[in-house]
Amino acid sequence: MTRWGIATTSSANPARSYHHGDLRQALIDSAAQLVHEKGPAGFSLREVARRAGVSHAAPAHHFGSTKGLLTAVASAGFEHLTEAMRAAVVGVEDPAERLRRLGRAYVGVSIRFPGHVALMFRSDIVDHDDEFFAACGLEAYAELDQTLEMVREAYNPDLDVQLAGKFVWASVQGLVDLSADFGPLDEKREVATHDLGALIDGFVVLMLDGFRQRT
Amino acid sequence: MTRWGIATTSSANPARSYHHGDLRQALIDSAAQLVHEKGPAGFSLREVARRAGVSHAAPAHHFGSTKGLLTAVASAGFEHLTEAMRAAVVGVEDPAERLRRLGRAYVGVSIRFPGHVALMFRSDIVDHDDEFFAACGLEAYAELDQTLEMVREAYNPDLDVQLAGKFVWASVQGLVDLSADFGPLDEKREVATHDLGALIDGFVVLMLDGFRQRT
DNA sequence: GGTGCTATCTTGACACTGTCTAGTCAATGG
DNA sequence: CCATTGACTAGACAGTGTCAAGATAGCACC
Repeated sequence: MTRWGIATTSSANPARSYHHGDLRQALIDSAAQLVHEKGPAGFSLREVARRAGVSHAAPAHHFGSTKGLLTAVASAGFEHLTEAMRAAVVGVEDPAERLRRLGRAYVGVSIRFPGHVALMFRSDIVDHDDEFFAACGLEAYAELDQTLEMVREAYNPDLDVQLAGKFVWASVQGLVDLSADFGPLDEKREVATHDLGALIDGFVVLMLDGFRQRT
Repeated sequence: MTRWGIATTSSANPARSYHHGDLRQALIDSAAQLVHEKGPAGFSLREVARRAGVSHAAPAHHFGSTKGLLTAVASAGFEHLTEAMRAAVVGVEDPAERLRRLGRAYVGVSIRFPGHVALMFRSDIVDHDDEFFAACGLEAYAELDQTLEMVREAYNPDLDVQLAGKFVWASVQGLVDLSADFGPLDEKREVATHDLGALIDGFVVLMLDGFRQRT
């Protein structure tokens, strides 16, 4: 699997080795693995410590509380999402195709790492006011914003990019949200995970038609 | 506040009084109140029992586990949502206006009862396979479906109502999801709760343009 | 080289959680 | 009237997050 734990929140010196070597990063990795396996609900600070081979109170020293550690994991999740989105559109010029690929990348990440995506939007257990986390979120959003700017230029100079951005993001996140947990929207499982991509394509067509200038 | 606890899951006789009178309903009410105050995260089975004035193991007898009780609360939430959506469009003929009102109703509920809405889509703590819960979800969705059928007739006979339904629901739920927890999408709080209605209006315009038949 | 000093981590405790088991007690059916 | 069943209580168990106090290692400084 892709390497998750990438970044830290604020402290600068990651390689300094005291007792453990690099406990902070090790904890993030263990936590990410645990979130990946059991989702945010199955997460436990003590279990993370156990996996990292340290005592149960060790994480508190680095992250303050559970929220701190989860925030770090969520930040790494956003970084991965940004990376995936960026890679999906590199070299692609057509705005419509870019939008489609962004959507598919988003859905792809949410399918491969449902635990992380679920975590990222849980404000009750993740500190959304954290500086680094907010920056990571903005970075991902900027990727979409850029493409929407291209849509505006190509399709409709009057397009409200801000509104469109929120609209697209909300649509995709809503789809992920509703289908990831097999919500009441698709009680018959008609929307299986492998159909999500196709669904996204349909969404994009509808969105683009909505964005187009009316003749 | 509106009375939440409305329905039970499967048992038929609600008014039968044994020791307590109607513990099942009392527990749902207490649980709903607790969810309303502290959200799904702050929920505790023991706290609910405490508020209802019974022992900590009493709820298990009626609901099996925490999940069972939360599922009942979530079902009541959906019933309330359905009611709100239905009331919002009664007597309104114009499809566009209906869609707009449905969206505003949805957002209105999510603002007034954020805890419930957050709960309803948490598949980890709510049993989405529960029969009654699924039925409640479908009922709400049917309300949207009906209006979209009207949109199809009025705007575009080729409209894929199924796709459009998922699209609309995902968009609105995504918006609620992203802004209710003040996600990274609006780190500057530019999307305050009172702006959500206006945002929904913008969404609806974009959606309708997407649904329209191209000339 | 020795002496603080601070960051790192451990150990133990506390209050709390959900669930399981056994027991109590009321209400109903025969 | 009595037995059975449903409703609920009381206690225990394993697990949780967080706090307080202690141990230990690395570093700066004299």
